[in-house]
Amino acid sequence: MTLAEKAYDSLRRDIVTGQLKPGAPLRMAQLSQRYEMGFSPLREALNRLQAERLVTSVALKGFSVAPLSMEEMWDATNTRILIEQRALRLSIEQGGDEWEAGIVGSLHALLLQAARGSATEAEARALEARHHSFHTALLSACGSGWLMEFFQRLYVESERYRHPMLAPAPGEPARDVQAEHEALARAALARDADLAAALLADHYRRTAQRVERLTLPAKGATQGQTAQAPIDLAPLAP
Amino acid sequence: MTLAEKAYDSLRRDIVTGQLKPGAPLRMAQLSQRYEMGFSPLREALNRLQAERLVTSVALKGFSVAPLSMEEMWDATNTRILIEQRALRLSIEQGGDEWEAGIVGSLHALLLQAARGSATEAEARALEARHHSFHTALLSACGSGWLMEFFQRLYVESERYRHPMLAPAPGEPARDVQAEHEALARAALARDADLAAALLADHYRRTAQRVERLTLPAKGATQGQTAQAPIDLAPLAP
DNA sequence: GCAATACGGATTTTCGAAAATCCTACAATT
DNA sequence: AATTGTAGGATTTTCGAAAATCCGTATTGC
Repeated sequence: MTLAEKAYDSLRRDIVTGQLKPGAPLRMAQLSQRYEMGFSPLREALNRLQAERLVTSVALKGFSVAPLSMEEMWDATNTRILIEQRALRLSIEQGGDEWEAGIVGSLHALLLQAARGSATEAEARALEARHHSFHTALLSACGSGWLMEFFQRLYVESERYRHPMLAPAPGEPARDVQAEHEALARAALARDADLAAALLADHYRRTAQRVERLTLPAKGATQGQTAQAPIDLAPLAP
Repeated sequence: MTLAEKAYDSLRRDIVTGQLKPGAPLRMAQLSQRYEMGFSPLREALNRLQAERLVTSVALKGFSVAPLSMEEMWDATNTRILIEQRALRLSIEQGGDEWEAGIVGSLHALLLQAARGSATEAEARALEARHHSFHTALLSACGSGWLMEFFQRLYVESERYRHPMLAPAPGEPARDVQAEHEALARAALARDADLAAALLADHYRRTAQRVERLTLPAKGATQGQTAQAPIDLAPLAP
C-alpha cells in the first residue's frame, strides 16, 4: 500500500468520523505532521477526496473539510432512497442463491456485533463495517456499477451525519434498528419488492429524522474552526 | 488557473473526445511532455479523474484511460434515465420563471449552433457545450445538489460514447435530434411531467441504440494501445 | 529441458526546496 | 477619515532529483 493510499484512508476516516470537523481548513504543514508524510501523497489524497465531495478546495487557498447542513442531509437521504430502491428492486428481480446467502450471512454477522454492543472505538468500527456490508449485500445483485457507485457515495455521506449520533440519546425514544434490518432482509428474501422498497425508505427517513432532532437543539454548534482539536460531537453547519 | 487545473481540463477533454483512447496507459513521462508540465500537477489531475472513473490506476503500475463497453454504456444510460427523470419531475414541479427562461434561452442557442453545423473542431465543441447547457437548464430547478452531480457524472460518461459518433453515419437513418430537444422543452414548459419524462428516456435510449449499431460492426476495434497516436474513431472495448 | 532467481532498465512514487500567490497589517496619500 | 499602496509572513503550488518498485530477460541450478 502506497503512502498516498494510506493518506486517503486516514483522511477519509478522520473526516467521516468527525475528527476533522466540517468546514475545518486542512493545512499542508499540519497534515504532514499529523500523518507523518510529505506533501505529495497528501495532495493526491486530498484531490481524490475533493472529487468525492468530502473536501472542498479553492485555487490557491488550500483545502478544507466539506461542510454539512440539514438541507444537504435531506437531499442525500432522498437521493439515496431513489438510488437504493431501484437497486433493491433490480436485486430482488435478478438475485440468485449467492445473493440470498450474502444477505443472510451479513445480517447474521451484523446482529452478532450489535448484540455485542458498540461501547469501545473498535466495536463501533466493527459494527459500522458490518452495517455497510449488510446494505451492500442487499443491493449486490442489481448488476449496475453506476447504481452501486452512487450508493457507496451516499452511504459515506450518511455516515458523516450518523456518526455523531452513535451514543444513545437522552430524550430520544429507543429505536430497534436491527429489527428494521431484519424486516428488510425478510422482505427481500420473500421477493416482495414493494414492501422491501417501502421498508428501505422508512429506514433512511427515520435515521434522517433522528439526526435532525438530535442536531437542531445543539444549534449554535461549531463550524470553521481549526483542525487541531479532535473529537467533538454534532458539528453541523447552520 | 493553476497548472493542476489546466492538466485536469486537458486530460478530461482528451479522454472524453477519445484522443486518449480507452484502455491506453498514461505514462508520466509522455504526459509531462505532451502537456508541458512536471509530474506533480499531472498526478493531481489524474487522481481527481480516477475518483470520477475516467481513469483507472493500479498501485505501483500507474494510470490508464478507463475502458468502455456496451454493458457499461447501457448501465450508464439506464441510471441516467433514473436520475434525470427524477430531476426533471422536480424541476417541473418547482421551476419558476427563471427556470423557463433558461430552457428557452439555451434551446434557442442550441438550435442556432445546430443550424450552423458542426463541421470544424471548434463548431463541434460549441455545439457540445450548448447541448450540455440545455440539458443542465432543463434540470436546474430540481433543487438537489446530489442529483445534479450524478447527472453531470453520467453526462460526461455518455459524451465518451457519443463522441466517436458525431459524423453522419453511412447506413444510418437520419435523426432530428434537435426536434427531440424542442419537444422535450415544450413538454417541460407545459408542465407535463409524464410526457417530458417519457421523451427524455426515449431521447437517451435512441442515442444509446445508435451508438450500439455504429459500434458493434466495428468490433475488432482498438483497446490497450499506446497513448501516442491521436484521433481515431470508435475505440470501444469488447 | 524447465523452473527458479538475479540482474538491468523503465516507471512510479516520494521528498525537500524553490517559486508563485495570497492575506494582514501598517504606512502614505488624498 | 477613508482609501490606496506596500512590505512581510504564511501558504500553496510546482519542479527536479532520489528512492522504491515493477517487468522482462538472461543466467544459473537441478
